[in-house]
Amino acid sequence: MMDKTTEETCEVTYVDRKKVLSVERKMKDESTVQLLAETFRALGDPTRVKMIFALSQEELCVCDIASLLGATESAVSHQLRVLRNMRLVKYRKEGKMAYYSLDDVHIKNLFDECLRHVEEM
Amino acid sequence: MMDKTTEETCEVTYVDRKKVLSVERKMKDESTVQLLAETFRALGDPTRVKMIFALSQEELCVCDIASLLGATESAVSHQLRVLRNMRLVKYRKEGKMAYYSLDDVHIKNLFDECLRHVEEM
DNA sequence: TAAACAACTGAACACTTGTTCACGTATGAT
DNA sequence: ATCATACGTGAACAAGTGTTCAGTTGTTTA
Repeated sequence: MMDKTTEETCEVTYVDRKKVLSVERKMKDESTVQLLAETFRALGDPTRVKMIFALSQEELCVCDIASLLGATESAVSHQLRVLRNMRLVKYRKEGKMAYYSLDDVHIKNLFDECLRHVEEM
Repeated sequence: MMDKTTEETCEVTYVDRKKVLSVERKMKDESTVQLLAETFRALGDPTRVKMIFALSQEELCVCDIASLLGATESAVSHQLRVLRNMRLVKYRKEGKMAYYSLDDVHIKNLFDECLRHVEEM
């Protein structure tokens, strides 16, 4: 009966218009939502999860991470870029080595909170 | 020179064998890593981020979420299943309605922590 | 200088993911 | 019983993702 694909649909289908409008007002803007999603997605890969955990324990160079995970340095480098892009890790250069660590305390906090959630499953 | 794709490679490429072994001992097991990655990936989509935020404010039914996001109820239903599978949301049935909310306090905590990280960028 | 090494990168491939569409189920109203 | 509603699901397609391969940059050592 109604086209639900257009933007301004569903006034009829509101069950609780007041609640919806209240949430709509507080909703984060599109760019924040996008950044949140990208950040979570950056964490959403087993290899990168292991990297984050490893870096929450020790500062490590690329080849240490590679040997730890049994991955190629190329693969590790690609993955680190994803984490770097979302400011999840930072690094310092020392000669030809690059030492990586977690970017800030939020990262460890949110990782640990997720770990707690998962370990309750 | 060396095949770096096999499992037991890289002893030669260790820069700090002690650090690597120390991290290796503490490393979470494969299933935990997998669950962590899946959980983060479930959060790694703009539509689902909006859902999580909305549900952190109010308990909502499927059609309210759909009208809030301007999405079809089918799409919302699919996405809610992803969140349900990772126990990020729970729901209660009341007649033909399904009221969704966040599963536990960890979800809100980890979401807020990520929000803080993103808002510092 | 040349060679070895740590790290990074672009392109290409297989694989995964999100959305849509059509349909199914179950509840409530007439 | 019939119809509308709220929600859930399977299949299929376009779009996105991770890995590998080959090659580059920049640093250290011989």
